Amino acid sequence: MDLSDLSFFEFAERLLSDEVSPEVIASSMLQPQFQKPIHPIPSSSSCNSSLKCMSGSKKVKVDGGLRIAFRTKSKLEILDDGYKWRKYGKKSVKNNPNPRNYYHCSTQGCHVKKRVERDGEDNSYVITTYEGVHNHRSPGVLYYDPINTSYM
DNA sequence: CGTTTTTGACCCGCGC
DNA sequence: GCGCGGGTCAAAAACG
Repeated sequence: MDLSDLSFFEFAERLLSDEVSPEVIASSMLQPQFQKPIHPIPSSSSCNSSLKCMSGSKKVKVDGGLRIAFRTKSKLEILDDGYKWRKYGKKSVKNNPNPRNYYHCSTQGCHVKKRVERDGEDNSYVITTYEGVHNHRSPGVLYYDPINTSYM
C-alpha cells in the first residue's frame, strides 16, 4: 500500500480504520504533506547555493558537516528512515515539557547523530534533527533523505 | 550472548 | 567560581 499520495486527513482516516501496519505508518509519516516549516519559508536570496532550497527544514553548517532539522506530524516518535539507530541519551530541555532523545547511527564507522523531540508548542509534531552524512548504504534499502523529503 | 535501552553522573561552555 | 542548559558516557538492565 502506497500512502505517499494521501492528504493528511485521508491518511488519518486510514490510521483509524486500522488497516495500516505500524511499519508503513512510521515511514509514510516522513512524506512532505506531514511536515511544516521549522521557520517561516526563507526568501530565495537567503538560500544556500550548495544546498537545494527546501521549505520546511532548517539547515546549519556545523564543524564541516550539515545539521538539518524538520518537523513531522506524527503520533509516533520513532519514524523509520531506513537507518538503524542506537539511543545514547535523553534530556529534558527548556521551553519544552517533552524530553529530547539522542541517537547514533549504529553502523560501525558511521558517526551520524540524530535528535528527536516532540514539539513543545504543537504536540502533534515531532522535530527530528540529523547531523552528518552517512558513509554507508545497503543495496536495495531505501533511506530517507530529509533534504528531498523522500526515500532514495 | 551480542546488542540496545535506561538513567544518573559527568563534562563543557557561557553568563553573571 | 558557580549555576544553568545542553550533550555524552557508561554500567547495569533489558531484550531477542
